[in-house]
Amino acid sequence: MKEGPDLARIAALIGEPARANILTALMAGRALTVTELATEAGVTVQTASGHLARLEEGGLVVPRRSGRHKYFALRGAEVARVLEALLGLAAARGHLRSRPGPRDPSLRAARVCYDHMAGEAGIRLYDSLLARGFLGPAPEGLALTEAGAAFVTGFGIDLATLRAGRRRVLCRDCLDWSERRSHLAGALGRALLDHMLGQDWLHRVEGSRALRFTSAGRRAFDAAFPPVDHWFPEGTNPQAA
Amino acid sequence: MKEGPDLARIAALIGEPARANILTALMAGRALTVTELATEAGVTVQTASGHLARLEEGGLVVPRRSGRHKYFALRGAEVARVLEALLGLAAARGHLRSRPGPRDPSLRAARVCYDHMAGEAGIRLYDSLLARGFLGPAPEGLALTEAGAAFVTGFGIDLATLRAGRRRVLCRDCLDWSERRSHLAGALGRALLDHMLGQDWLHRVEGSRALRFTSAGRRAFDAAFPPVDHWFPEGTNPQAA
DNA sequence: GTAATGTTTCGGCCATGATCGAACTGTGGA
DNA sequence: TCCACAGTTCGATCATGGCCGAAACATTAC
Repeated sequence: MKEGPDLARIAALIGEPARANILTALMAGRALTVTELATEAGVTVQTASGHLARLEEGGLVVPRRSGRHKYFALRGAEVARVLEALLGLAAARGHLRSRPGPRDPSLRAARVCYDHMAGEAGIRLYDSLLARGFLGPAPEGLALTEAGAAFVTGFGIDLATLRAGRRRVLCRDCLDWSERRSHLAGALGRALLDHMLGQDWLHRVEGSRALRFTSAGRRAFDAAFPPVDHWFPEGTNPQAA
Repeated sequence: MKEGPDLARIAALIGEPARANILTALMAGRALTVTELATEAGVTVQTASGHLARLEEGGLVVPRRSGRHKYFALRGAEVARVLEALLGLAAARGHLRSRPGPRDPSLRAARVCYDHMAGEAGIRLYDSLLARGFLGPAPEGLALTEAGAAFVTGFGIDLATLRAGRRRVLCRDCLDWSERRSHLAGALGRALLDHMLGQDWLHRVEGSRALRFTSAGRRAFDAAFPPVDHWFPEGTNPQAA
């Protein structure tokens, strides 16, 4: 009954699964559209829109209009710090949101994250592209370099279609909490996964997000994306306000 | 849909008004009983008991049985740090839980906090007792010194009854967020307020937590608890795990 | 023993709010 | 101009969970 900051209001704002997913997705530091956040949160666009309105009103996120897209980002480093603290506490208390079977090794090895590859293989791919200078930092976050464009074209990706057809961001890094590392998302991440699936390098495990390599696919993947040692993948600051 | 700590679960635990009140009350660093926490949270004992079970299961509080009382305290400094961060963010975002009329000056001057006095007058009382060595730090938090016992006895408090009759903690400091200072709670805090009410030094304002001094009462109060300058009231660490 | 006090469990009521379908607004491209 | 796409608003549904009364359980005092 005392006066004071309304702890409950701000915590309740975070303490709703869909909103928590949205905020977690925004922890990568980049602005995402309503539709993207809806997918991340696993809800429809209407629902996400409502949640984002609440989050904005609560001062946790800020919108930025760009054409017919509306990008949302975390509002400042203080919000990120609070989320970090909460994530740490949740991890320390053993509260994990591992829905599809806790600690499944195959999920850690390679899995689908929305429409791109995550897990150890996803990180390998990302690191390998970065280390060879195919990906580089850009004002918008992450960009394909000239050498990178040549590489993915040689890999079999139709970059022109990718860039023209969809309005979606080409490259984005996606932070995995299990690995604490980034992997490649965005239109390119999707295209790479699609291509590898089409080449039978790997296939989805039914009823799971896991991906399983074929033996030939594993060899081809290792050749295309050789492992990188001594590389710190977090080149860009994920907490840029 | 990513793996990771369950942000929502831990935040939802905090983001419920009653539970948030409980946690805020525990931010003082001392263990409180179920009944006390129920009063702090403004709910019945059954409800508080249920909330505390959830908080315990979530790893935010730890119980400690002592006879027929069950004391709850925050579980470690990490929890306190998260709450601090949340309180700070809430304050920064202007989320205040001032239910009874925002910024009522009479509430700030003197008000009831459960059963003892809070507000500027409450802080004055507390500081005055501390500065004169009537209250001092103790293993249990706060204790009445020998001089203090003599003082309150002279003031008209029946210390023997207070100590024998009730099992309640005699002295406790209560942290006010509006003032960021401590005031005296516990059995003694209650007894002092009751005594002053009985002496017509002040009376409750109907329908409010505010207390209003009579003119004679104000003079008597000022004489009994002279203001203390240059005194930092937070002598004990409120964050002791 | 009985009484008093503190805490928990059970049951049912009820409000909050999350969710989605459908319809509407606004922007950009052909 | 028409269409496609992004986002918002509205309305209805529905589940979660907070809440308290009553009663059981536990512990201490007398």
